[in-house]
Amino acid sequence: MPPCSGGHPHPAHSLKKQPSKPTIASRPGELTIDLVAAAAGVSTATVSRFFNSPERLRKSTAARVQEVVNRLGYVPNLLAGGLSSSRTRMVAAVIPTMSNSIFSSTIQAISDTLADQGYSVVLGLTGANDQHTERQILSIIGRRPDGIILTGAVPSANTRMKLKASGIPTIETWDLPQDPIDMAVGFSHEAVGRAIGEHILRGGGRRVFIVSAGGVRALARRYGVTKMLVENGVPEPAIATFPGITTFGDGRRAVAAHLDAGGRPDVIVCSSDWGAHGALDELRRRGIRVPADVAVLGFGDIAFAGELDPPLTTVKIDGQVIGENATKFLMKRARGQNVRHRVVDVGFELIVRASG
Amino acid sequence: MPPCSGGHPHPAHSLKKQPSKPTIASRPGELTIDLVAAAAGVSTATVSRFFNSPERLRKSTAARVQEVVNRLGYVPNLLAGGLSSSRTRMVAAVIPTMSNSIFSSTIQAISDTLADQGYSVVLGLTGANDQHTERQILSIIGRRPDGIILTGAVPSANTRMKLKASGIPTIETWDLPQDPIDMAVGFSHEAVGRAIGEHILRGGGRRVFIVSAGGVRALARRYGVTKMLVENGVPEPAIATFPGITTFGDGRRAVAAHLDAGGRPDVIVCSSDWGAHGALDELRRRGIRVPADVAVLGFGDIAFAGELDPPLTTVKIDGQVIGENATKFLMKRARGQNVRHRVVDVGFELIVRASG
DNA sequence: TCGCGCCATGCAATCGCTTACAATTTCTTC
DNA sequence: GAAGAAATTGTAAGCGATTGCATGGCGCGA
Repeated sequence: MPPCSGGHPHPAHSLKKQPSKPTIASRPGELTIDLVAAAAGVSTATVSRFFNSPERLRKSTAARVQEVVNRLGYVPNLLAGGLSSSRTRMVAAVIPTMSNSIFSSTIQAISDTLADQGYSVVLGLTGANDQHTERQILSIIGRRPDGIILTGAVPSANTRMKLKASGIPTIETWDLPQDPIDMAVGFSHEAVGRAIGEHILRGGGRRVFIVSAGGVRALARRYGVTKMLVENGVPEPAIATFPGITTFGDGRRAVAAHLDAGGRPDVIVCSSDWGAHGALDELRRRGIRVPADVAVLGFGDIAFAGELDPPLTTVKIDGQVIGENATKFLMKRARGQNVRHRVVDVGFELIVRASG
Repeated sequence: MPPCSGGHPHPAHSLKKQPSKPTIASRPGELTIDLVAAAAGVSTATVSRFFNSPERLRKSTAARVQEVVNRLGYVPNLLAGGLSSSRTRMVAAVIPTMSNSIFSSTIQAISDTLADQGYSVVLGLTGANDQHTERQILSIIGRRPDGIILTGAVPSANTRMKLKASGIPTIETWDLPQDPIDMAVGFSHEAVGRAIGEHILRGGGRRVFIVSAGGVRALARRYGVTKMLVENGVPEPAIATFPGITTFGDGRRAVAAHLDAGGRPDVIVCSSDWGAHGALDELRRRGIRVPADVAVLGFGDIAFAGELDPPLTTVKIDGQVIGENATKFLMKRARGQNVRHRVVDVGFELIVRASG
């Protein structure tokens, strides 16, 4: 007899044996599918089907399982399920930070859209740091989510490679990368800049002051503005740059410093509504009228942009639509369908209000 | 010879065999620990140890594994790891919503503290809806996180039961529940209200107007204020209530409506700094001086509370400290240590600025 | 009554790790 | 140089689900 090939020596008894020797840690008494199956007098397969394709069960069977599940309070272990089906029903959302993030509406939309279908969102907060980003993304890949949604974070070339290699559907959002990792939903930041530039030209502004964040997207917008202006004979704008997102305080201080230094702008462009809000505040303190003396433009259309005094002219991005599109892509992929347009431009909207 | 005990029949060939019969779906060609082990000429246990307790490996061995891991780009499957070790290295954070959430600093702190240790955060956005909350929490329990952090969401009695039954360490934050599910890190909202009340008494305010959110915590604060005032002979405050969090617009409109209806408050208390910000704005438009004519008080100490005009008097909660404490609890529990004080009061701070 | 096809279930082999225990090595110490 | 302790590494049994395939029961036309 070939030693030990094929049949196993002791056909496993279906009865519970005394705890077999190498018992690995586990929450003792964890309620498993076997217990439920036994209690309901069905096989584990049936219980599994009860949760994943109830329509395949006879009504009476389903009812029996249902009863036991309720009575015992059984909650299937999605880890085990994910491992064996290689569908984890998780999507990862990677963003730089939680605090007053312009991306929160996108994440919210993603979570809302997916919750019905039993999906959860894992968060990856990268900060500005490249190493953090890499580590977070590695950890995320390790969890084998069904999709990864990148917003705001800019992965290094190396990290992009790893993402590609992972084979996990990946969606970049809030931008239109020239060489997408996989799919993308966003808009052109440079186009936003150009639109702002045109608006300034229409208003006849000539002494432009830009309060800009340091990220690549803010820079792209700034570039768009500047190009449009210079190409049309307006002098090169003055610029103040801040690392990270532009806050209320940043806007206020930048304007104060610029004015104190003798600047006499007729248009102030901020890379966030927060900054614009701060700018408005500083101008009011100094008795400078908006928009009579100087126009103020923002970006983002935060909740109360229209309620400021004066209401803020800004650029609105529909973060929710971005999130919805992203999950739509993901769900299609999950169903094995191919996605034709892998890059979607959701555009933007210049909202002209009283501030400029 | 005892059948098959000890020595293995065919020392596993490192070569791929033809796909064995019942092959279940899996990303084809998924790189597994076996492949890495084979390539490095060690056992799977050694590769596993390389990731989980590298100090137990001989340096030369670790280097060999490291090399292979790098060359192949292997990323361990944390699902499988979590399943077998029953430590998922995930914590769930349950909050009502992403948008301008006062809790974001707490979540950020949780994520930051845990990231070094390879933990990830799963998000549960419950909204205000009870059913959503229940579903989200069930889905979270199914993922067997190492801990659940509840902030803001108020689970139903039924859901609390399920959480308790799950045996997963659970921490309620931003409040001090009278009957905690498990552990709690927060502060007393009523005490905050009383402190605000005292501050008003010190300032001699008598015609108080409260702009309040509808949540239980906001109500507790309102109760504290009212109690303190009434007990000291100040007339019962006028109240405007809004569902959800109080926004800039809410604050502005509430004040406008109150003034239009003939209210002549000398103190306005808002249940968020956003609301207070809106109130300030409306007052300025009407030429009402702050604090000369009316004092304005907020809650939360948002980033630019101190930069408003006038700077806002408010109550500061250190959301970061809450998050850090919560994770400290969790890590202790994970290490099997017992936690002595299961409820921690992190207190609050009344920050008196020019607005009142 | 028998044959056939369809449904509803059950069986049991994975999924990719971790870890108790056993088996080797590699020091230490005398 | 040998014995015993300590440090490394290997073996293989799970973890708790999913799902391809096999099976048994039932209805229906001939």
